[in-house]
Amino acid sequence: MGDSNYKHEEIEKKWQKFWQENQSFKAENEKSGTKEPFYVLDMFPYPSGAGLHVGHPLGYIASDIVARYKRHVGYNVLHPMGYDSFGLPAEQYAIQTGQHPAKTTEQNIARYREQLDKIGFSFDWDREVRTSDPEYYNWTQYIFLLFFNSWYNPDSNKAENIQTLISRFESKGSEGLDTKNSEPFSAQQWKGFSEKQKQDTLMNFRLAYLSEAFVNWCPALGTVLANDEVKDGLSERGGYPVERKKMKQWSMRITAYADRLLQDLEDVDWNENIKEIQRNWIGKSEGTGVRYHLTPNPSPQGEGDGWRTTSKDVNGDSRNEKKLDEGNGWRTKSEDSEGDSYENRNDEDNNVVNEIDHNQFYTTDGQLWNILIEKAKSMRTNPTKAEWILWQNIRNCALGHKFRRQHIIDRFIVDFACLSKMLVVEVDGDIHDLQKEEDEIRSSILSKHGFKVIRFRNEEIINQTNKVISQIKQELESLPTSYPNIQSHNTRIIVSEKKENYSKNEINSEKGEQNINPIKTDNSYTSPNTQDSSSPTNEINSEKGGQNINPLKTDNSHLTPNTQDSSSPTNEINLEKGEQNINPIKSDNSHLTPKTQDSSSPLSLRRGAGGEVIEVFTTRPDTLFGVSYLTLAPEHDLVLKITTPDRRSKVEAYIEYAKSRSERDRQTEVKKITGEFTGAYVTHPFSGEEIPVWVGEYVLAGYGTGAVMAVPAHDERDFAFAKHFGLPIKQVIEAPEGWDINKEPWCEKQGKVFNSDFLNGLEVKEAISRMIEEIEASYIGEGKTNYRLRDAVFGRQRYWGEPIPVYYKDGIAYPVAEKHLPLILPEVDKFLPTESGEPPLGRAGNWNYNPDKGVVANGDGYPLELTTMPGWAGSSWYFFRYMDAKNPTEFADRNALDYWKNVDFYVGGAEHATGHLLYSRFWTKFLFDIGLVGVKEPFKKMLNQGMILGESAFIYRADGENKLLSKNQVHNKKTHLIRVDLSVIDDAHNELNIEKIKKHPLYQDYKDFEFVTESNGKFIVEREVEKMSKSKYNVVNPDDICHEYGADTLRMYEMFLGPIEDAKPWSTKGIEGVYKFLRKLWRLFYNEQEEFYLSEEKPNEKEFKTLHKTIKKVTSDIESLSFNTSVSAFMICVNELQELKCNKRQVLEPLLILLSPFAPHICEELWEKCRHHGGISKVTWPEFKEEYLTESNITYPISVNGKTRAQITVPATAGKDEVEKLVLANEIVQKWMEGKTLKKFIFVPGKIVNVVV
RNA sequence: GCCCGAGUGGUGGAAUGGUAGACACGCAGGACUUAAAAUCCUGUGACCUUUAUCGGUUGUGCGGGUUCAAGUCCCGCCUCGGGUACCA
Repeated sequence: MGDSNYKHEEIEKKWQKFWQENQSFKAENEKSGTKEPFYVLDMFPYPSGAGLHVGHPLGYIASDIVARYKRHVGYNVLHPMGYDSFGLPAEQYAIQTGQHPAKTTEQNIARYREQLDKIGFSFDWDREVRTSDPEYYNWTQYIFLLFFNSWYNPDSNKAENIQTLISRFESKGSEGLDTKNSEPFSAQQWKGFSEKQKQDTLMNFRLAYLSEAFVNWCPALGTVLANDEVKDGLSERGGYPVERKKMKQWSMRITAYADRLLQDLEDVDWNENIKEIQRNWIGKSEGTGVRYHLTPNPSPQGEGDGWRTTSKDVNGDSRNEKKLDEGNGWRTKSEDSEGDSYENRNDEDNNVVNEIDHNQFYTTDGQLWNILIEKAKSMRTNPTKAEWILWQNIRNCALGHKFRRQHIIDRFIVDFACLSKMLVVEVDGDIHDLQKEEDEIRSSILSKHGFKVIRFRNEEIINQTNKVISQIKQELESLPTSYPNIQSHNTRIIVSEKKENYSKNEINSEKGEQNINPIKTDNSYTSPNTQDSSSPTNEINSEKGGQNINPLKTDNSHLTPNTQDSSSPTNEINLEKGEQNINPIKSDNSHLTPKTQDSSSPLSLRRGAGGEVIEVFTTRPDTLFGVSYLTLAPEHDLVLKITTPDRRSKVEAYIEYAKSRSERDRQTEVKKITGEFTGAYVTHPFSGEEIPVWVGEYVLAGYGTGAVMAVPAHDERDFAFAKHFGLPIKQVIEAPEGWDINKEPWCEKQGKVFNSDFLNGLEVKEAISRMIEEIEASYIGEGKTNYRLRDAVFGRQRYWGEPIPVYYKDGIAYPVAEKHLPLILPEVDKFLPTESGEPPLGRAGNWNYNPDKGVVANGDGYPLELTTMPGWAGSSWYFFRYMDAKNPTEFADRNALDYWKNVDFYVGGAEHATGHLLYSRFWTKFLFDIGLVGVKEPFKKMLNQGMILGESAFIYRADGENKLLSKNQVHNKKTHLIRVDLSVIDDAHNELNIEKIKKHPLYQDYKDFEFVTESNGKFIVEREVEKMSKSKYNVVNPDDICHEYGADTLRMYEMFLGPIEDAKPWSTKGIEGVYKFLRKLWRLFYNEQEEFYLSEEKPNEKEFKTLHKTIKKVTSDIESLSFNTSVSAFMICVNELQELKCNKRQVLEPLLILLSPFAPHICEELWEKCRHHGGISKVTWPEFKEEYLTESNITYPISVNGKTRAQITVPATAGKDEVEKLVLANEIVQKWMEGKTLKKFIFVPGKIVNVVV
């Protein structure tokens, strides 16, 4: 009989055809009988030009085993496959060869399909999808539009249609929402907004939105590069310089989902380590923001270490504190008349003030901003009656616009300011009659800043409130709305409405250093005599004379050590004589920042000396007193604004340098410490110390606020930086005995706090919460939760991706109408950026949009978006499309979605943990929120297959000689390695086939070389494990294996290689064993006459035991995804049956069913030979019966002191005492116990006996 | 750097805290054969001892620890792989 040999190729073709013709694996979208649905999904393959290599099928085989197993145990199984067919490699290839990526993609897919078919997967090919197919990306674009038309409502904690946001704006303005980069606004204001203003505002809320983000820009290539396309600041392709550049980009607001993405990890059955990777990626951290105010003057101590302490005498204690007017409870306007704006201090009669001013001037100039703020707060808590009345009428957008009270503008505290209308309302006390001139100057300065100032008198407000209000209203309406790019933290501090008693904040400085206690200064301000703690007098003098007092101008370079502190007025005036500039801010810029001066954003107008605020986020507020410097990311907006002139060139050079550095490098090269001192200082919010501000590349712009407060004593990176630049290390947390804080930072979150004023004596944990309380109470910051997760960039400057369905009218982005989807990817002449640096779609001639007609020729409509979607767009939702893959009217029918729900079992690589697996979860949650799907998570259970690596082969060539050396013939010769293709070696024996290499076209250069072999005549190659890749000539193609050994062998061998989750190099060594196993199995069904023969006899005990042992092992192994051990179990089973010469139907048929998920073709064939029809794939799984495994005797290993010495066989029912007796009587045991006494007898029933002596 | 994972014979790997190395490859020896292939049988971590048995010692990346008992648990390292935000 000719078929007694196992002919894999013939059999496999036959059954692949059978499955296809009978639609054996077609899934039905409805409940059929008692079958439950089960959805098995594979990682979406990208069809690369190299074809499928042996690493790809690893996961597919595992999932196929599960899918086939689930069919046997009675499920309706959905097991689809398709292609993630947009992507960079095809585009790269297109650029190089000019071939259209659609064409190469088509070819690659055809090849993938052919390869996949050969392996015998049970896919339902009717449901195939391709992301590059317009019928598919129609729905990707549709979902994009849903994102675009949605916002995240923090109140309902879910995504909602943008219409609900618009209604909300119409009824209550921006109240209750973080307006991000723009000012809060009222409902009336919203209604008055222009279309552009409205759209810009909505853009801050849309879940798909345009924003600025940093990218790797390569000017020479005119494109943006991925981090791995950049090596050492140069593009991998071409070697051109690459820089970090801010660019307008489409993004997805995944951060809105950060907390839910974190929380819902609890509900999925994934590996703990993948969950951990996602948790870390989301990076939730609890901490607090802390705002540091720039000192108004550059700190003068100039060069050197950039460190200075506030050592000058403050005399703060000498200030008299004047009580509030006790009569009526209101602060009187006259009381603060000199305090709220320093021009008032130009009171020549007030010598005392002047004198104090001088004194203060030398001491506290660095505190001005701080003092103003504290002053403002104090005034807020103690309003005059008129102020109070007015405030009640204008607060909470009562007039349709947000007002702030006691707001700092320039160096004034104005009474009320509406920033969106640039209107200032001042309330004049009696004293203002006496100083009209000063008021005019003040108004003039404010108007230079773009503010309109209107004034009311106390009694006007008190007696004619309504008239005043309507006057203000009129002013508001007449003024245009402005959108100052205000950093919200800059103003928030003034806006805060908390009524706190500050007295608890009293801070005493340590070590006799002077402490500027902002809180105390508050009170001191109420005293006319002592209030003038900063430099105003001198300022006013100069202003009167038309001098520009520009404290920032006080270059360090001008200063001698003796006059270092002084923004000394004398110097100023001399320097500025004759300049006649009364706008200190403008002159700041003109002087300090020639390059940015023209960037006259409203912010820069409003920025006063010291007005800048650096906000940091810290998780260790307990170490606040240990801060010795701040570090800004080189990209931080403030860097150039605060840098002093003498530092400018260095800082600029540093920023340039940092641009050339990738984020990866900046994080990795931790030993390379770089940075520059900006020359600027901030004031410590509690100690009042001046703290230098540095720039350092170790701070990344995208993390937190892009600024850190450095505590070298308790943070590794800060420590390294401080050591490198000689900055002070101030320990504030107790380290263990003997810990040298100057050698190593103490970073553990434990220990007692010291040197920290009110935190002294607290444990770290207590100190953290206490400090947050203090920070909040003092308006220095707010406790908050920070996420490391950043919004996901959703646009790429590439051709081969889904077009983003957006067009631009008057510079505003509008969605393409749904009826015009899909927006088909246009044809272009080249797949390169345009000459002007636009993305490739800029080359398309028909790429305009008419809202009625759809896509039209350029010039006939509005320009369409030119960037395309990233690779992860199409793969973020494909699992839903498979449920109803051909639906032409919906992305999937709701009944199908509800039937399949989510993926029951997903197999994918752990390398996607922070990409695909997170984005898919994000999109699923979004689709859930807007009611399109009924599940919150895409993948219930997941298996992460490890990567299969390649084993590259090399031969040695002797340098300068025409000789190739076998591995052990190199000796001490100088050689270099030549990569060789795996086709010219014997993989199992690492032996080079010299004849083959001489004929191989790649190696014609070497055909006449001398091949120096080993003494046995073999030429051995060098091997090295690398990623499997075409360019490394180490790709092993599954086709070759299928041809030689068959798909069943390939399937089982890939499973046999080891645990599916481990990465491992591919090696064909060992495949023989699996092949041999299948042939052995085949022969069990044939008799000695080589005829197919099964005995109908009842199996004996041993045969049943072998079978049921295997049923048990294989079933539990599949359930626990341990496929390698089930292959071993099959081998053991077949070996045993062969030894038993078992050919009984009752044993062999169940075995075929067990094996069929692993090796389906051979099992189908034998099953058919067993006279069954209709295929094995849906036959019921064999039932395991415990009774066949029960043993009457147990053999115990006996160890003495933990080492196995003997064995003993006892009845299974034997108890401890019985066993102990037998064991102690054992000859070998006695030998080992000789002369020793029994200490303990350990008996683990069914397991082991341990005798301890 | 940071986060996650992995290190066990010549090789892939097995082992609910309970006889380390199952199963397979490779290698060696043998059977069958004119021969080869195929197939079957035996041996195979290292070291020591022995004619051979019988034995013994040691052994799961390195250094410590917990336990009657550690590849497995804990602490500190080393090496390799994956991810690190535009590769998929």
